[in-house]
Amino acid sequence: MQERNTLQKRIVHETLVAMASHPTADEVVAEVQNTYPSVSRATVYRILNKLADSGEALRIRINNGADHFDHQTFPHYHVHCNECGKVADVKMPVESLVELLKDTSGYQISGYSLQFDGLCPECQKLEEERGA
Amino acid sequence: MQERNTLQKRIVHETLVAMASHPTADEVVAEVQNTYPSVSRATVYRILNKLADSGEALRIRINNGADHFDHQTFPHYHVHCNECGKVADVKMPVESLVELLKDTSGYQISGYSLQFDGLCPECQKLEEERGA
DNA sequence: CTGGGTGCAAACTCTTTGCATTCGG
DNA sequence: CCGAATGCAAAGAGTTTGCACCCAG
Repeated sequence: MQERNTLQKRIVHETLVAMASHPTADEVVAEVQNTYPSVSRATVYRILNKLADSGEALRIRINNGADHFDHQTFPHYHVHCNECGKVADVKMPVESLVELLKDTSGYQISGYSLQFDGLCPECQKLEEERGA
Repeated sequence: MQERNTLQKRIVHETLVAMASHPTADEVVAEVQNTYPSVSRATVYRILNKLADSGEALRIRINNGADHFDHQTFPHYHVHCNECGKVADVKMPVESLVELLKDTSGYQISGYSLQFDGLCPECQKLEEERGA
């Protein structure tokens, strides 16, 4: 029952932290295998899941696609561009809403996720140029 | 390019509306096939996707599981019980946050989804009894 | 008539799992 | 040593897609 400290765990966690973006599991796999080709896809998935479960990383579910992971664990949210698929961070005060929900619903809230969809400034620009 | 009005579309939409809960696509398929066994899974998926795209229904993504659909399109959010998997509605003022995001990020926001995870009152009770 | 919609089954994507092997403590 | 963790490959869940047929307009 004792958790072990393996090379793979260190690699996956460090890779996730090093990737500034919000990579999918597969992107983490690719990045890890750049340097350590022997690390298997299954292991990366297992480790990412463990990180998400233990709260050391966030799992971000985007419509129509694979889950993304974020090594930043402080409360924040995400904007997803429908055009380029990019995921960006947003910092906003949602805590008060969580408190409100706890008070009014009787639910015991353990987590929440807030995601926005839209067009990032870059894709808006491209869209305009195409239209013009 | 003219959209047609087929029996299947009416059935799927009516079934979704009739199901008070927040069914998964598969649950809609099952319900539809109760009455119309000839309607195929692919058709239900196609129609649900079209409804979600056109804004006539909401797609709710729950961690580790299938997408759920909600025929209610007015702005509201969802609580998901980690224990029993139930999805319930929440009404809360998030619009102000969307405005804030539009103003500060330059994103063109077309939608957003806010989901909470936790334990519903019923499952909390069960948990207590088990512990006692 | 005509092409959008459907049914079927196969394909696809993402993720998990069984099992033998490896290796951290 | 011993069992947690890994690698591999195969399975699994959920969803999409190619194609021939069908039917709404």
